[in-house]
Formats: sequence, structure tokens, C-alpha cells
Amino acid sequence: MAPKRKQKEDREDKNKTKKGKVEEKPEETKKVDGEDDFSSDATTKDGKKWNLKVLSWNVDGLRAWLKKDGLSMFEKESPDIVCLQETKCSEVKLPPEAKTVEGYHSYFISAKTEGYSGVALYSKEKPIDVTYGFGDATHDDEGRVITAEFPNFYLVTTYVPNAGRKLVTLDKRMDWDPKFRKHLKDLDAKKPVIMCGDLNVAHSEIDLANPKSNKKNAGFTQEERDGFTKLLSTGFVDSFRQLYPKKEKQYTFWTYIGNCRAKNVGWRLDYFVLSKRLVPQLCDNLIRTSLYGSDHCPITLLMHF
Amino acid sequence: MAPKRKQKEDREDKNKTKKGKVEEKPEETKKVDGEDDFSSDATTKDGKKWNLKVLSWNVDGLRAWLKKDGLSMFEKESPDIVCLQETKCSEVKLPPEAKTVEGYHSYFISAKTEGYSGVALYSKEKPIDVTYGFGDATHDDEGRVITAEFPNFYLVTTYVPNAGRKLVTLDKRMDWDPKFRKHLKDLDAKKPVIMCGDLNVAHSEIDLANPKSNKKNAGFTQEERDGFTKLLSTGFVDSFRQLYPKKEKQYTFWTYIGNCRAKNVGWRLDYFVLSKRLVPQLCDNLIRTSLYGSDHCPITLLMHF
DNA sequence: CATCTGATG
DNA sequence: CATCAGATG
Repeated sequence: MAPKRKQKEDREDKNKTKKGKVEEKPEETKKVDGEDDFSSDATTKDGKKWNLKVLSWNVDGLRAWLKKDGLSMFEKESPDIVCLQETKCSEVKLPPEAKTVEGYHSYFISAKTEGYSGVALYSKEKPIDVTYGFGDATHDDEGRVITAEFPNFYLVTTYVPNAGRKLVTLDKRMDWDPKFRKHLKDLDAKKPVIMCGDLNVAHSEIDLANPKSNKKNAGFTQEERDGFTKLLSTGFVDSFRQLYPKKEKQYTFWTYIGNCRAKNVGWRLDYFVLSKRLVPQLCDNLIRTSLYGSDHCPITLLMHF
Repeated sequence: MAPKRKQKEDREDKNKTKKGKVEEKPEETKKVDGEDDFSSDATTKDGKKWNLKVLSWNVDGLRAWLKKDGLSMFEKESPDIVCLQETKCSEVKLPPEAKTVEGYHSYFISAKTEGYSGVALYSKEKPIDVTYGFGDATHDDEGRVITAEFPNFYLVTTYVPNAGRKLVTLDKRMDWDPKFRKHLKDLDAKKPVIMCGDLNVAHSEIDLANPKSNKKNAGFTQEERDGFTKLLSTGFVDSFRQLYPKKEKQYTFWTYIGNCRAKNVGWRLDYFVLSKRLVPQLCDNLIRTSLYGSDHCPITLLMHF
């Protein structure tokens, strides 16, 4: 079974912004948590300015997120590509303002089960091709993967199965991991890959506030962590850790329960995972903690192509 | 099977207010829909001022109603007895501010099915006795009836079974009607009865905005209307129609759909039904359209005892 | 502590 | 167009 192909109607505007405002302040004092200014002059190691911005956000229900003004992110960040996870919304129920965002081509996939899972992709540039899922009927029915082909790379966005309370769906997750890995490897054999989304795993102890107490909980079991390690070992990198190997308390998810976000008791569950050969083109990976609208915050990737 | 008896813990304050403010304006200009002033100098036909106020309100979810400041009704109206229907809340889940209202003894019954049906009764004066249901296991499990005995009358509050979309539960309703009628007749043999609540029927064409189109819908089928007629024929009166036989557009319920309340496209589903011999003591039956918090508004009965 | 659905009204 | 429960996260 091959990845599904859907025919989509899109929009015309293809202006690819090449932002790069100059800031007076030095890098160190500029980046303050909760005070993102959405400008960046990040460059590759050899000094080339970024010219591609990708944003990934688990919106925890697209319709609720819309009511919380989630769409204002488009103006604030003006990403070239936006990937949303947990849209929890079939295409017929999509509010029009989310279905068509001016200046973007948009693509959606939802779970057969209403109100569950679902991902979306918006792109200023029209992809050469867009596919859905990775050729596994069971997983594909849950609307978890969109793959968009661009001239220089594949962009894959995903919402990885949660292992569930008491790990009731850890089996499904363990079935998913090698299949999704294979999908990425197959793509990587053709073009470099940028994969992003909610991977539902904190890779290492540094990636969550309470590693000790969560070793048997969904998102930090040894099995899930090993799955991520294995993915990296097959030729990919976690772009955030690549850039900031020891940076602590950098999370992208905080449960709503108990005011965890205010206390920064969180997890890093959202990632950009790149084909290793893209590392020289990596400029930055930002965590946009100032943006609200979900129990996750968005992450932003800056690349030079 | 006899009506259940529960032992309840109540509060001390038993001050029975005997309100009767004097108003300058004549009756006609005083009563303006949407501008209730919650004072009344209503009297019986032979000029005796009211000294008992009973309020009945289908709250459509007590917890939601609390958030919409439903409790402020207690200060505005200061009724001697308050009856709430569709509390949709088991006693353990009752927020404390609803469980104990200062100056009132309170009694609750809920359906075995969580979040469904349920009625409550608050009384300044402690009832001599309080019973729940009317001795029918099936109906009693749905938490639809509280009967409180006072020195001079029985107070019964009820949430009558809705016949349902496509009349799927009309059978249940038809089973209910004679049984509930018998309950009232049995009580009436001992002391006069004041029954109130959401009877889930508009009795006559005058009692709903769209009689023609609703003849086959729950709340206005011939069966349900006949049930109400039969109740009245066994020695009871609809106190509102007793006082205002031809008053039109007097509703107590408006579906949330389509802004019906603003357009006053509603139904009169909430009633005070009195033993005929109480009619000489009837002072007024008010419809409190100025009070919000549910898809029903409260109704207020003024009696002289 | 949120998001959904689905039953109920 | 609301309420609530229950699944899910």
C-alpha cells in the first residue's frame, strides 16, 4: 500500500518572504522567554542567513485554537510552512478561516474517528506533491502524517501516537515507530527530509521537568526514548539539541493541570528532525513560548537553502 | 413500593419573610416584561395579601447555572420555597454554594444516570417530611420528584419525562402520567397540594408560539396535552391560566437554537398546579422573564395561607 | 485541565 | 444551541 495522494485546491500567492531584520541588541540579551519578537538574523555556521522558516504547533483542537486567536501566529511569524497537529477536525467541519489562509496552500488529513488526531500543512510555495500517511492502513486511518515534496527537500509533519494512560496504546506506538522510520528513510534516499511535529516523546532527562517520576509514563518510557534514538541513528538529527546540546528547561508542552505552564513544568515533545546532511544549512530552532492557544507552544525552524 | 425517605441535614434559619412592599404605580404600568422588580402587592380575590412565595426554575444543569449567577435569584426574589429541575448533578458533585444556601433547608434527588434529570428543593421553613419519587422503581431512579410536607399543604416539584426527539420516549411519558397523577391525588386526599416544575407539555395552542408545526413534537402531542387535561379534571388547576385565561405569548422556555428567546418563540412548560380548593388563596403567578441562566426562566407563585 | 463526541433536551 | 459524561491527552 502506497501513501495516498489527494487532489487539493489551493491559493495563488506564492511570495516567499526573505526576512532578516537587523537587531541592535546582542544575541544574549535579545532572547527572553515569553518575549519573542519573531525576528531573527540567525545564520548557518558559515554565516548564511536563513531563508526558510517552518513552524510546527500542536494546536490541541483547531477549532478551540481558532477561538483563542491561534491564527494570529501567521502574521506574527509569517512562516513559509506551517504544520499543525491534533487538529481534531474533519475537513468538512473546518472553519473557512482555517481552510484557506491568504498566501498559503493548505492540506489536511483527519482521523476516521471524529475529533481525534489530525494534521494540517500550510505552505506559501506550492509543493510539487503531497501525500498522506505512509502506506499502513491502520495508522493512515488516524490522520497522522502529511508529506510535502519541495524542490530541495521533503517536509513531513506528524502527530505520533500517544502511548496512553497506563500505556494502553504503547503497542500501537511500538508498531508505529519502525514504520514511520522507514517512511523517513525512504524519502531520505531521494531528497533530504525535514520532519516536524508532536513526537510524543521526551528524548532525554533534560527534555522534561520531572524525568524520575515519568519513567513509566507515556512519553518517557525506555521503549519510546529508544525509538527516537534509533531514528537519529539512521541519519537524522534533533535540530534543537544539535544547536543547544545542554540547554535546560526548554519545553514545548505543559499539561493544563496544576498551572504547569506558569511553573514551566513541561516536556519537550515537539521537534524538528532533519536529515543529517541538512545540518550545514540549519540556522536556528526557536521555541515560541510566548504564543498561547494550546497546551503546546509552537517551534520554529530557520534554514538556509 | 412507598416513596423513599432520606434523612437530610439542614440549616437553622427559619425566618419566614412576609413581604408586601407598597408600590405607587398602578398594576398595569408596573409589570413590564424583562423588567421585573420582584416586588408585588398581589392579594387573593378577597383582598388578602400573599405571605408565601414559591419559585420554580428548570436550571438546565445546576453547575452551569451557578456560573451564570443563577443563585442571585435567591436575593432578588427571596422565595420561601425554591424548586429547581434538571439539576443534572449528583449530590456528591454539588458545589457547596448550591448544597447549602443560607437561610434554607435543602433537599436533592438525582438520576442514577449521571448528568441527567434531577430536582432540588430549598425551603426557609423546615418541612415536616420530605419524600423522593412516588413509589415506581423505574421513574424514581431518574430523580424526578421531591415531595415536601408543610403544615398546610404538600409541595411537590417535578421534572416530567421529555417525550424525546421523534417521540422515542413517549411511552415512558405515557407510563408516567397516570402514576404521577395518582401520587398527587393521594396527597390531595390528605392536604391540599402545590405542584410545580417542568411538566414538559404546553397545554393549549395559546401556550406555545408555534402550535401548528409542533403537534407531532414532544411537548405538544395530543397524548401529552390530554394527560395534562386529565390531571386538571381530577381536582387541580393551572394557576397561571386560572388568573390569566387568555394572556398570550407567555412562555417559560425557549430553545437556545436560533435566538428564540429574543424573538419570544417559546413554550409554557413550567407550571404551578394547585388543588382546586387552594384557588381562593391564590394571589399571583408571575413569569420571571428577566432572569437568565438557563433555557427556561423561573416562575413565581404567590399564595395567602 | 483542556479538547473533542455523542446523548439529551 | 446549550447542558453533561466519557474518551483522550
